[in-house]
Amino acid sequence: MDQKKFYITTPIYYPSAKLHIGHTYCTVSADAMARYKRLTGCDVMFLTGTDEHGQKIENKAKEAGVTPKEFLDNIVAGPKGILELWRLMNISNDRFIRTTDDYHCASIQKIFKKMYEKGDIYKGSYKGKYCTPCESFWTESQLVNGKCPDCGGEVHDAQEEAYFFRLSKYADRVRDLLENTDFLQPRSRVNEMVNNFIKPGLEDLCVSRTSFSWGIPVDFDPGHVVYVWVDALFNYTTALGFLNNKYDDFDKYWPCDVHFVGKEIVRFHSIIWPAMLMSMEMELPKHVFGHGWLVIDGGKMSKSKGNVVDPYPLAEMFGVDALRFFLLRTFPFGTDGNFSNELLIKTINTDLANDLGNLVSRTVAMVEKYFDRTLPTAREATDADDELISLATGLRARYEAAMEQFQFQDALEEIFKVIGRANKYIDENVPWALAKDNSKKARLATVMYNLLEAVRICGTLLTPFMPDTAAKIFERIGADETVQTWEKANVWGALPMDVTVVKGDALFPRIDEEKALAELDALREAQKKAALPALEIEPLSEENVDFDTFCKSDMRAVKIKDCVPVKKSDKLLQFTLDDGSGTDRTILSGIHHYYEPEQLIGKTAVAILNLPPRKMMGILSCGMLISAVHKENGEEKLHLLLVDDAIPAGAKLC
RNA sequence: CGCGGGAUAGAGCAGUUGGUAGCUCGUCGGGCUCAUAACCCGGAGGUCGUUGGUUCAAGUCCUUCUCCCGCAACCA
Repeated sequence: MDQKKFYITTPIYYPSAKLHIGHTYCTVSADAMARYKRLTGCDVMFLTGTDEHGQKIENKAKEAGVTPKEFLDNIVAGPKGILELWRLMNISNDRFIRTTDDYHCASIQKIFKKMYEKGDIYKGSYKGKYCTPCESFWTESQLVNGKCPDCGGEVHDAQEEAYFFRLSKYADRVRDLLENTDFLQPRSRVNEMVNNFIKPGLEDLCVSRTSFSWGIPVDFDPGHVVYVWVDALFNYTTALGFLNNKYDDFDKYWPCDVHFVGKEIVRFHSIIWPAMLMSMEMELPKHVFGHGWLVIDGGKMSKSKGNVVDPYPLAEMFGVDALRFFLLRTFPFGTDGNFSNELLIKTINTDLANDLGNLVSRTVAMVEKYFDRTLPTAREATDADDELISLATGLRARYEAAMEQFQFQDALEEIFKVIGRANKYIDENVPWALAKDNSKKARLATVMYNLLEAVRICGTLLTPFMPDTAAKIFERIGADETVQTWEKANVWGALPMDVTVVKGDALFPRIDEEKALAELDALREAQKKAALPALEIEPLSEENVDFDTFCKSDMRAVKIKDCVPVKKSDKLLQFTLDDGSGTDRTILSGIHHYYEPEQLIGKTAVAILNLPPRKMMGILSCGMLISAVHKENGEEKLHLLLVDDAIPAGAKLC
């Protein structure tokens, strides 16, 4: 019989910026699934990649002053880039596709032509709002206050020649697919798709553009480039060698078993993608799974909110396996999950340090202490063992049921029930008491062996989630490769009777929550600062002031005779100044954040005196002291203008 | 009435076809000492957002309203 195959994909991410924890979530999920399928003996193809064309990339590259390809190479393959992130996260993808790869481009041109020749792609015109300076088309809904969202300038109606895909032609078949099969999961997404997009009527889809050039050229019509849909979605087939010679396992792996996608692109994968495949008369993927988002305090992550979570520091601080585990253990895969550092740390401490890590630690420690690492072969089983054994041997089936539904949270929950039961089993059987009685050595060996077996089974099933940790666990409990298999994961007694354990460091040291949170905050601040320009000054004024107006400003050197903080104000300082007139002048200035009064008394400053007096906090301020301001790393800096003390009070500045 | 999702113990969440309201963290008390100040047991804490209804029985079905979030042609 042929080996079962399993083909799984993540979306190809759009590399206009560095990836965040949300992308990591999706990719880690797919990785766990791929590893799980390999564990069960499937021949797995796991694909991820990047979607590299389009206007936004073109613009970003221009801003950075490099070519699009250079820009992309940096984000994809450069330091802290996408490839490095996936290596760090221990992602086991078999292939990585970039839509700028030659073989992909060639295939896409053939696909486009084929649909054109079939009549499913036709030439029409695309209407939209056009911003001339940006050379960009926008839809009505993208506009900000009726203006261009990029430059804020005026837009006008315009149209350009474009190719369209007859999406409408496949509406009925797609609707049937959504409503009457389990193609789209979770089921709750079906209503959303049908109500929002199919019921109102599917419009034909614009699949080419002439307004930018960073894309795959339509080979039979110069000036047109293939727009995202055809280019991006077909990556799932070109990466297998569809219509190209780079690879040749399309027949082997297609149709795809499941596309994991974020909920915002469910539409493209559940409506447009099947329609295009129908047009190409190709088999449809078996499932599309739209997972939820990681949100922060109930709101989505976004650059503008400045709450985007970077996976790098988290992985470095807490470990890759801990982060992988947290993402899949904590959130139900289909719905949104509320991400927080506190939750991450709590989960690591509770599940990984206290329950799993400590179980391995105490078990191995006891085998070492009571039997000098190697168990004797004599045994004495009792009823007290039954519950643990049946729970552990039944685990694989429950785990499998959850995994087949992509319910990672449930699968892990089941594993941790066994871990919890094992911890309880230790208490019930009080091995430290058995150890004091030589006649109970056989019973003690049985208890220890049962614990090792429970750990072995859990370790096996944790492999897809935490590959490195599982390997460490196997080493500690003396499990060689032959007992780490899926086949042995529902069998009790796989470890040799005289198994030898190895003691090691804590698998997951407890994290000091307060300290870790403070560290993360500090890091975040540092990153924020680094992102801002080191030095910023206000742009020079474009407007001229006429000479007469300028001359009306009465600027004078003044001596600071006294300076005191204004009560109930954290910003204001009250200055008593000698302006040369013989009468003291009072000026208030909001610079207490930058100066203490004693630093300033006796100095010579500059003030403009003929401003209309103004009351602040009940005190009349007659004039304004002149300061120089700039920004450093986004932080406002201020220096009071101080001049040579040789200048007498009241000297006119001109 | 644009569409969809959500509202359940102090916090974060589960609750399948309506039949005793659960889990994790936190909290309080107890046990144990093999272990990573960990582990085990027990207690307290909820009128399941609001209104009305169907039913022997509603967190679950229907209805009114309120609040939150997302989507509305490319941020997982």
